[in-house]
Amino acid sequence: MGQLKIFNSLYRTKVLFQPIETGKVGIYVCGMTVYDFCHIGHARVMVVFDVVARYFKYLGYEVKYVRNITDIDDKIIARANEAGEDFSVLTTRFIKEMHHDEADLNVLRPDLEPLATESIDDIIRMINVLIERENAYVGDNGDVYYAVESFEKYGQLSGRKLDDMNAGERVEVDTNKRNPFDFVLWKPAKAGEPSWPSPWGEGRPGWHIECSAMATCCLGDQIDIHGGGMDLQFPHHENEIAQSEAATGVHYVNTWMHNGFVRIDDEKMSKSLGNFFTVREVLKKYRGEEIRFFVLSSHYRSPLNYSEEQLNESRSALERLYTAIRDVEPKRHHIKSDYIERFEEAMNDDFNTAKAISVMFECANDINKQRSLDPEQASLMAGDLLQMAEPLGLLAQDPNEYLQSTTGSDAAISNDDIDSQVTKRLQAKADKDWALADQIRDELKAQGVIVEDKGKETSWRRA
RNA sequence: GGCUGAGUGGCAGAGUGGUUAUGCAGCGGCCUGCAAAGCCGUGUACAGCGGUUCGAUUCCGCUCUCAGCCUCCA
Repeated sequence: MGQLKIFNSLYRTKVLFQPIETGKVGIYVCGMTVYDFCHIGHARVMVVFDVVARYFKYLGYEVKYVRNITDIDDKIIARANEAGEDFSVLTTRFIKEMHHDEADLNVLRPDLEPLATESIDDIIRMINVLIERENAYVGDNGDVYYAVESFEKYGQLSGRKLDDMNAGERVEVDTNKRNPFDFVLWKPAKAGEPSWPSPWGEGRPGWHIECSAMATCCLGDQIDIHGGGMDLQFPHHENEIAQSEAATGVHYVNTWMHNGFVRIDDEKMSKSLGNFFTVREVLKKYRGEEIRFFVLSSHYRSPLNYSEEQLNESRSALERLYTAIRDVEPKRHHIKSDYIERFEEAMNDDFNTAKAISVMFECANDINKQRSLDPEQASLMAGDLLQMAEPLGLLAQDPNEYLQSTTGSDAAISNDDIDSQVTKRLQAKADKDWALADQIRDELKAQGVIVEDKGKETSWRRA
């Protein structure tokens, strides 16, 4: 086995991965705040870390993959108020929707999905420790704050110093804080807001503390890998380190992984900018696997520019891959082929999925060449192709079913109607009525159906 | 102002101190009733300027441009 290297945001270099416990890996990823549908940026996190977890399994690791759900915060409360419903009704609904989107993207469920609201005891316990150790204090307004100056290494992850940051440039400084970068651990509830009892009165946790508490609770004081979007690097993950390491005295995370953003017109896709596409919307025109391929077609740390043109290319690319294994019986190799070697080499290099996929295409090309020359060889190569696709979560469907599946959730001509047209065309062909045969083919094409003749047989697919 | 990261052929996107990425699109050919799929062939790409080197797209420096973080955001 090659050696897996991962780019560690903490050191800004690729580092050989060393598990805390041999053969095992614990992964914690910051998941969704559930007050709305997932957008493509969320899809990227889900897919990227799904591949990370899958690849570790592929390498033979015992994986414990934890991805939390933030189900209490200001925005959730605001949304619930707008909708006139209890916040938990809202969050339960969007958790369900999130799982729905994940399934469409062939994202495997994490092993654990802890909820902030079910971790209140752990959160309170951790805040207590922080107060005892004088890393936290209660402000005049009743908020409990973390004192960033009490943590020497504050800024290590984001590579910034407290003095260099422009506090108050964009947001007014809260005078209850000792340092403008102090952040809330516990917040008293206003009338009518959801709250939990605590030593500091009825209230709710701040955002950062929940992840520290849940990660520690699920994976222990020290964890192998912690991931999330780049925008979480500061302040969220910086604050997590400060909280956890102050509370446990142990090095919190060995490897920090951050994925790049999805962009639209070279601008970050985000909720605050309002320029986002939900997974739901995109699924109206594209298959889930096409979105997944699109995400994996570039390296996870690079920006990913969203466009229909890109999605169309992903569609063509998947068509090529599925077409290659259509009508070939895949067989598993006993030895590791050159493809697999190169695939693993790419994946071992910081999960270079773009490069890994290029190996898959070379394999597909060879299958196409060998298909008629040496079917046995083609079968073995198809086995290789599927072996490579598995950790990427691609090519999991039956090729013909995939190729004939509708290209989105929008209404389309039914399979039955296509079949009857194809039958009509076969008759026309038998009659050598080429004009009619071509007309039927053109009509089907106008409805997104491509007809392919192979001798006396005719197959079709949707494009 | 501070701190990151990036600039590759028509598009997308890997990578490398000297040799073909890969996909899509294009062009020519084979196959086909015609197509489609597939196969074969086909592209003077590495922001600019200097430097190191026998040789740099790849290393170093500077310049320009873009993006991100410093507020909630995946």
